[in-house]
Amino acid sequence: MGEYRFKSEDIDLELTLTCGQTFCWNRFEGGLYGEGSDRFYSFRNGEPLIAEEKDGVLVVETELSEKEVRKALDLETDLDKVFSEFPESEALERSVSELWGLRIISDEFFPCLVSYLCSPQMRIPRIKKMHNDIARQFGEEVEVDGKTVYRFPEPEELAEASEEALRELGVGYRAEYIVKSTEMIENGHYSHEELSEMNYEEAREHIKQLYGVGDKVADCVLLFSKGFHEAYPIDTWAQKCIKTHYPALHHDKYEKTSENVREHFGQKAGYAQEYLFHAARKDIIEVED
DNA sequence: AGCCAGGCAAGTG
DNA sequence: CACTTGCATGGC
Repeated sequence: MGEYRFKSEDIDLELTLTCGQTFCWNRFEGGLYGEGSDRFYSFRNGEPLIAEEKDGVLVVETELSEKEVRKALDLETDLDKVFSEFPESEALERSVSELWGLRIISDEFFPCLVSYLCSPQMRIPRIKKMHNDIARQFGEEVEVDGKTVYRFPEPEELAEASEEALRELGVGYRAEYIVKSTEMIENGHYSHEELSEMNYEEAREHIKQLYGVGDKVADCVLLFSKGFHEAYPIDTWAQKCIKTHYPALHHDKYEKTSENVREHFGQKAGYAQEYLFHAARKDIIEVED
C-alpha cells in the first residue's frame, strides 16, 4: 500500500474526524467519539484510506493518489489565509485559537448524503450509529489492515433495502428519505456529478430535488462532500451562534441568514461555521437560546 | 414521564 | 408566501 506523509501541525486529525462533521470515518478500535485507537479509516472509490498522526507526522496509507488524499482531508487549504480573510471577531478568534487544525473533510457523496438524511431531529452520536448500522447491514464486509470492517453500501446496494428494514435499524421516519433518494440516484434520475459544474446557488437548488434534503441538509452535503466551502449550514447551534455573536446577520428565514453569513464571511464561510459550531458545542464560546 | 434532538415535507390560510 | 403540523426513536 502507498504511504503519504504530511506535517501534522497543519491538521488536527482527531479533532477533524470526531467533531461531528463526518460520519464516514471510524477508529479501528473503539467508537469514533470515545476512547480508542488513534488509527482511523474510511473509503473512497472502494479503496480504504488509513490515517494516523504520529511523531508530528500525519501518515496516510492507501492505494489512492496523493491528490485524492489531499482532497479527502482538505490539506490544500491554507488555514492562515482563510482566517486572515474573515472580518475581525472575538468569538471566531477564540474558536480558531482553541481549535487550530480543524479542517473540513470531503467525504464521498452518497455516504455523506445518507448520513445527513438521518440527521433531522437527531443527536450526533446516534447519526453515527445509524450510519454504521446501515454499513453493517447493507454494505460489503472487507478486510482493512487485518481487521474486518464494513464499507458503506453503494446506491445500488442500498436500493435493495426496504423502508421497513431501515426502520428496524431505528432511523424512524428518515427511512422514507433514504429509500426515495437512493431510488432516484440508483435509477439515474439524479446525478451528483452535475453539482461540480454549478455555482453554489444552483447546486443548492439542484440537491434539494432529493427527498429529505432541505436547506440545512443541502448545505451540509455541499460543504462536507462537494467542496462548496461557502456553504454555511444553519442548524440550531449555528443559529444560536449567529444570534449571540453576529446579531446583525440573524434572520428568521434560512435563506436570508444564509445570504448574510456568506456575504459577511465570504468564499470560505463554511470554515467560519465549522469553527463556531464546534466551539459552541465545546463551550469554548457562549451561546444563548 | 415528558421533553427534546445538526429538520423536513405537506397542508392550510 | 407565512405559518402550522406530524413525524420515530432513544437518552435524560
